[in-house]
Amino acid sequence: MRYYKVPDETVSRLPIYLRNLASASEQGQENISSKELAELSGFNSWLIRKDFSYFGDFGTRGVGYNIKKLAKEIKKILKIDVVHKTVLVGVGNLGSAVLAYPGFTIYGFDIVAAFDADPKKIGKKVSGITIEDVSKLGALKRRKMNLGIIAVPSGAAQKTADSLVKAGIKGILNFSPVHIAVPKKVKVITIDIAMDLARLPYYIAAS
Amino acid sequence: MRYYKVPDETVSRLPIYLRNLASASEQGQENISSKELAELSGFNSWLIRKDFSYFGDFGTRGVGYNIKKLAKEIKKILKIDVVHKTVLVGVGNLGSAVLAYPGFTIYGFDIVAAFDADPKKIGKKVSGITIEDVSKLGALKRRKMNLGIIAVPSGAAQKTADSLVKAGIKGILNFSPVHIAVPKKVKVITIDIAMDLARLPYYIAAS
DNA sequence: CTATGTGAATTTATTCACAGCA
DNA sequence: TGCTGTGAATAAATTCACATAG
Repeated sequence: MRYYKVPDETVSRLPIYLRNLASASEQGQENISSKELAELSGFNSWLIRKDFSYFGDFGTRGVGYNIKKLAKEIKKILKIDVVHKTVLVGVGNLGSAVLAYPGFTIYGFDIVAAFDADPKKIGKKVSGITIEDVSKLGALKRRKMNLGIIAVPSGAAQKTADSLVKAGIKGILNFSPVHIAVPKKVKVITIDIAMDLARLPYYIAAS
Repeated sequence: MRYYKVPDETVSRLPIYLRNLASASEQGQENISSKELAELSGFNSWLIRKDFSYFGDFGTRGVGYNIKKLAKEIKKILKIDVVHKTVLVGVGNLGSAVLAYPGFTIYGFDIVAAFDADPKKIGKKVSGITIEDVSKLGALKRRKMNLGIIAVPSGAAQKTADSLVKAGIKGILNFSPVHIAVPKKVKVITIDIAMDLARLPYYIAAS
């Protein structure tokens, strides 16, 4: 199956599998079947097997998948088998939560710099990172980072993205609830933490 | 077209449109074409028109959509035309950011209660909400809430969800990076704020 | 006998192209 | 003429069913 285009949906499930493998591994498990992984992840087993089949034959028939090997493969596929130095812009409530969130480490991200526009915050430390002046974002180019996280107010999001792109950032995780335009070679993923709540009532049966 | 099943993908785009309409409205705009909305949202115009067409004829040919009317319709479709009283469990970094986040109001959510397990936090106020003892979650039933937000450590997520379900909550926004099992009539949406970053390197061209 | 891997069938979602209304 | 609304065509993703390997 290796010669097909990989569905975007498959790519977006890989990090979930990775997380589930990590937790199974912590329990001392060595191998895992697609059925067990289905229970952990909430997807069904044939979808999981198909997802992996796009990249190669990682499993052993009759046994399942070796957790360590599978995790390694997924990391390689996602290109997170190396640590990515990441920069955060905007150290408000959400930005601070991002800095404190342990989940980024699992995926091989190291938030090594944080910027903010508020003079009162500059120089202060949050979760071990010293906050720098956002106007000096340009100097970032020398520090060889390629990923950025935007957690600034909506009105400043596009401007921040422009600065990050100019500083050589290739991928942006955007927590500001606006669509930001970037050159085609840069990839943006936008998340609005409130937006997902907005579709819950739709799915809740009339009561 | 009103008699077709509405795609889940359409439902997940509606909150985005709603946000874009709000910002266009703030600029004093009265009408908006699918093309303009496409620019704001990042989706293309025919997809937008098709999305709306599942629910009715909201636009005027040659003119576009009346922003106020369209926003009202979307809110009705999403069942967020009434305010939903929402409860937050877990007032750590992420939970505090949720309480402070202005975005929930736009979608008609009012976070009216917050619970935590830490005795040091109980009784304190965060963003105007007094934190209550998580062990008293059971008493929630009388307060007529139907949505819950979980921002507790992964290990406590399932237990928290169980308590919320028992307290009569019908929809859960889960920020803990684990799949939680609930009765079929309850809808859960899980978000891991780090997970989305994990697929960025995949999409970034080798450099 | 168990659990993977995958073509084929099916379902779901997007894009196209254009008819039709203001 | 401008922009919506929508069937039909296309593309994408999921599910099925089963051959195949350990």
